[in-house]
Amino acid sequence: MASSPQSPSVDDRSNESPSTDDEESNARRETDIHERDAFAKRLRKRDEEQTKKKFKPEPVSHDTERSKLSVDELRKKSRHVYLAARKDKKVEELKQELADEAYLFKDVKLTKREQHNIDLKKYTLNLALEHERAQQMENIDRYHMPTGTSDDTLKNDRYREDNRHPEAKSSGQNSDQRRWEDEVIHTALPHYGSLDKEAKNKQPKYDYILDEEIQFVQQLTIPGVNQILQQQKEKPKLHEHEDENKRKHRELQESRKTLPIYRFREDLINAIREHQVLIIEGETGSGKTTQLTQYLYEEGFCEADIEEGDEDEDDDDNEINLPGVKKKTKKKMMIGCTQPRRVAAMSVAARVAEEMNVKLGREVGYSIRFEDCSSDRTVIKYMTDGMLLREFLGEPDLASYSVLIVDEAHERTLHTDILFGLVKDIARFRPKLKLLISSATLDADKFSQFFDDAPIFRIPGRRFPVDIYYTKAPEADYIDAAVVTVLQIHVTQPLGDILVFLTGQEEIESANEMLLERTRRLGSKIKELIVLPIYSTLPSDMQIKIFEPAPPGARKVILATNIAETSLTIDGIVFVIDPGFCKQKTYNARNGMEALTITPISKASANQRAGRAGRVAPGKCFRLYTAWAYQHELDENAIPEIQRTNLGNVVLLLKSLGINDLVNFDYMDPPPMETLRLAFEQLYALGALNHKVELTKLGRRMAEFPLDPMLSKTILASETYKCSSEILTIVSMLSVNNSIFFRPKDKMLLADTARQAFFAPGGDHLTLLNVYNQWKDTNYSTQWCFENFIQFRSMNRARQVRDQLEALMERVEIEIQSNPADTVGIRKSICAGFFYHTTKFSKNGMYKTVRHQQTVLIHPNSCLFDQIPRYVIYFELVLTTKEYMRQVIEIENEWLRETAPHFYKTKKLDDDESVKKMPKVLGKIKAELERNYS
DNA sequence: AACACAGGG
Repeated sequence: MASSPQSPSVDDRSNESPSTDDEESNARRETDIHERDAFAKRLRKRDEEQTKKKFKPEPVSHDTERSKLSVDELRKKSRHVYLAARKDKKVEELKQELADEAYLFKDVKLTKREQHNIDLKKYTLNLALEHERAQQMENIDRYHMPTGTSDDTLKNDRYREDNRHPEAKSSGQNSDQRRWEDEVIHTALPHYGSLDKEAKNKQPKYDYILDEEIQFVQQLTIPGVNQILQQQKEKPKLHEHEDENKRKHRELQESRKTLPIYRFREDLINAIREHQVLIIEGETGSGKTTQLTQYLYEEGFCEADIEEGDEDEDDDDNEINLPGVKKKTKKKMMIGCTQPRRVAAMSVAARVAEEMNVKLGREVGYSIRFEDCSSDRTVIKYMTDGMLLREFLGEPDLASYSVLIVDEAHERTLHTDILFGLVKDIARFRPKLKLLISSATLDADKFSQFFDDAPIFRIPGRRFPVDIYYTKAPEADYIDAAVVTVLQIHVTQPLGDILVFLTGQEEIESANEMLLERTRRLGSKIKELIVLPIYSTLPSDMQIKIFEPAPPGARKVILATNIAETSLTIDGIVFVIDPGFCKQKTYNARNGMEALTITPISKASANQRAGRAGRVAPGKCFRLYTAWAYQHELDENAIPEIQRTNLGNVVLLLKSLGINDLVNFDYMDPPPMETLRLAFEQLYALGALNHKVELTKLGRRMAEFPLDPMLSKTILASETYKCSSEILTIVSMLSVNNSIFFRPKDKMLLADTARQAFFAPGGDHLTLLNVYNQWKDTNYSTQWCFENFIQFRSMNRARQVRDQLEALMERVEIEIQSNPADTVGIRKSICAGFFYHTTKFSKNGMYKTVRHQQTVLIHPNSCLFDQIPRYVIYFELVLTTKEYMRQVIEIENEWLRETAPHFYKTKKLDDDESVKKMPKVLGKIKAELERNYS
């Protein structure tokens, strides 16, 4: 390995990124050899200069060169003057606005949204002021972009340090991980740009190309770990006389031994034997997800424990299985491992089955919605967290499991959070059950505390080091800043793909356009830059393009939403650009409204994003915010989902598990009181709970469906109106969240016309039914979807959901009946489920919800947008630019009394008093909630 | 006239 900057011919980066242009790098090396002496001379001179500068910094040297270019300079200067003036004006405006608002609303209680707007303004103002302050500080160092060459990396001490044998530092592993988090800013290593001849030559050239540039400063590095182990994998061994299968299996077994977790196997097993609950803190790449289950299986954790069940003991040799008589004697117990995502559960199970040399679905299986790939002989079962949650319904003590592993616990999905409380509870009366909570770093202590101070077992991961760069000053427009940074990287850094995290489709599209525009302007002065978007609703054929390697000499830049943070990994990423924002769903339980807001990410998220740069080679992460902002403005972790979502379904599920006291349920982080209260209120209104807040028979039937209670109720009500087939279709279409219609930017009008062709009188639910039925008539054709601007993927999913729901109808004993012409019956069924979502057109020309008197509008995409029915029922309420009802149908006033007589008492819905008061019992719930939450 | 992070059953 190269150990000093004087051996430039050993370029470790080029070994690791196979996509680099070989010819070019060879040529570069030759030139290097010829000019090395000259280069070294220049280098020494430069170093001396920089040592001086360190103490008395001056503006970046190329500023002086630039002054020769009078035209460019003038243009640039005038632009700066303009921008500065504009910024000053905007800042002044903002200040004024905030002052006005503070005065006007000082005694008024603001809504969440209003408060949010004000907070946003304050935040923006703060950014602007901070920017100003930073610019006024003339005496601070200014830094170039890092060059990112091997020389650069090697001159750093920490690089060598992190290549120490993992064992030598395994004890200090965790403190290492923590330390970089807590690193103080002034300990950071100042980073003085180019030490590389090539980059040095290029730097001034690109100054003319790029008319703007962002100053970054390197603050710290996430250390790489376990790279020596990785290299072991490549050691060749000679094994002759081996057939293909045997060789493959042996190689698999050998590669298992190279995983970081392997050397901890014995300790780990001992710890598990010793403790019932164990927190496992391991980073991605440690091998925990695939290996833990196998270790446990190999160590006999699947053997049924005879002490636990006494009926197992007799009749061991009686092998005759009588029908209806359960024979448990030799049945092994399972090791269950939950994942937050379906693809993960499937792919991990497939990998483990391969490693164990068994057929997937036999000894190793998986279980996800729509697909149970497991059998009687399954001993290792991967599943989604939601799936295990539903398994509680059939087996409340999970008696068939001897070990439960909750993986990716740090993601804190709604289902994982509920599982925590449930598994903690069953562990108390099943002392033999082993519980493993597996999480990434940083929050293991919190998990340990929750599980009665369970011990934490730490396993290092496997990652290349990632250098972190922060902007010196805050960037107000992060999209523009991201685009500039992409170009900066493209012209100054060696090849290696770039990943940019943006918040949504719209941002991705505009960034895409900006990049195309600017690269076109630069023309042949720069290498080819391939821009690829990725987000979940992007059609699949466009999604897979991100996995195609860039052609030689070109660079890929991937513009991604959060989908690239956890859900999919892209190889070849060396640079990550992180503006520090994401869209997050929020739920307002006061009026049941949802909103997607752009919020700053958490530190955990930022580090996850940075880690994406170090998968295949040492990487760099450019954060478009200051180190100060990282330290002081980002939360440690994101708000867990349980605190920002509707809990109707979860409350119903827990109720049907016999958990009556949801207030004192053992939450790791409790949901807001209002959310629980609304869930109770709605379940009561639907008839799922009685006056004693007990589950009713209706409620029990509703819990059979993996749906929001209102949708379940709609299905059950369809029995009365003999239209269950149509309702199943509508419910399925509603549960693929408004991604049915495809609306490409360049064909918006065409797409809108296509969508309007499906409009049905009565409302959007009937429009959705129309779409599905037409698609079904074409025998579920892809071509038809394409021609009608319908997303095939979403339709397919709706079909899957429909099939599942149809199968569940048997369990609630409802016949599938079709009555397509009776749109009144269909709408009455929906009314029976969604009467709580009634709105009435009021005198002021707006709609008002009958329950909360909230003013709302029909969404412009609705087929009822230009009509004014007196009463409409909405599927959901979203806050975007205004408060909108999405998916609405027109109803008659009388239907409310017919379908929900317990909720609406008077014939006419003329004033809000006609809505029955909630019974006292709900008042009690509220009181209890308030007491418990105080 | 709008504006759909991700994921799960």
